Amino acid sequence: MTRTPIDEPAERQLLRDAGLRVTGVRLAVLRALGEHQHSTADTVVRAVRDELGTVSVQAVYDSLHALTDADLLRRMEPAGHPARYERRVGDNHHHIVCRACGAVADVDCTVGHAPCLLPSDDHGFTVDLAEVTFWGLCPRCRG
Amino acid sequence: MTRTPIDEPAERQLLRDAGLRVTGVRLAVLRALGEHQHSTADTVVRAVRDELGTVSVQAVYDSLHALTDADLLRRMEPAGHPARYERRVGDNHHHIVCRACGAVADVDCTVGHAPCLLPSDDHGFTVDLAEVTFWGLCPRCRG
DNA sequence: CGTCAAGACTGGAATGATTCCAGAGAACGA
DNA sequence: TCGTTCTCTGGAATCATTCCAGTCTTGACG
Repeated sequence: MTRTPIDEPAERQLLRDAGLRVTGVRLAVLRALGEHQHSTADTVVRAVRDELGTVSVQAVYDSLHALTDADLLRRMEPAGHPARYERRVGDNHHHIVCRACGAVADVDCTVGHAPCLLPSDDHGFTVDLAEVTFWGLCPRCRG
Repeated sequence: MTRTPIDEPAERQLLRDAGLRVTGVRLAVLRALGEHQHSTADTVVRAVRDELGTVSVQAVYDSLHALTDADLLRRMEPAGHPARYERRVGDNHHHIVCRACGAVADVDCTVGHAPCLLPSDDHGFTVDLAEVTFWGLCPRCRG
């Protein structure tokens, strides 16, 4: 069930523009997350191996970090769950997490732009981001 | 530097009212978190041992879970950091986390009551809580 | 005030996600 | 094409947390 690696000019360009080297693992990671938003590192590893064959876990973690640092990916980490990655970046949208199955869905920013909220008392902190996580049950688990 | 265990009628009552047995570890955990809000399990273990002598890590985790389940404690877990516990419960306040040192401070609910925000599109989820985490730099680390 | 069953605690091993490390391999500017 | 720099490999290590089986406590009841 190995897919043929497809040349993705758009994604190659994305990497180059970010000043990153173009490698098979990075392209495969981008593609995997394009197909399944909010995947865990583990899921990405499986998808990348499905496409490229043998790839070390570390290579995938390295790519996830490089891409996240370059703002090509966003990392989110719901309490009690492994980190998840997504390609929707630059808009500080938020997330709903299912308490039962851990499913994650996107939610547009509730109020204005990022940081879309300001703390009532910032205790002297310099705030640069407001992260909102909604918790509940997804349609499936509610049944 | 072992402190003498002090009888804390208020905290004994708290446990009893919650239907929990009163044990030394639980009282010590409550006291530790009364003195240092937003402590990690590890910090609580040290504080409890400082008060009671030998106590297993597991006993502290068990207590933290029991107290959290009974709503005597609240657990929060900033991405990339171990979980932290606090005694301020029942008001769904929020938190500011320092990106540099991990320090946490409380922030009152920005808008109305808990859940203080409603998602613009809930994707069919039943939302029961909105958790807001502000990220930035604390006064100390900004310097 | 003693009994005893449910619940809590001990200590050691296991788990899961992630990171560290040293060496081999690949990307790309010159 | 070459060499430098960055990336990938594979295996071990780390950290927070949980699992497990056996022992000890708490507190309801007699």
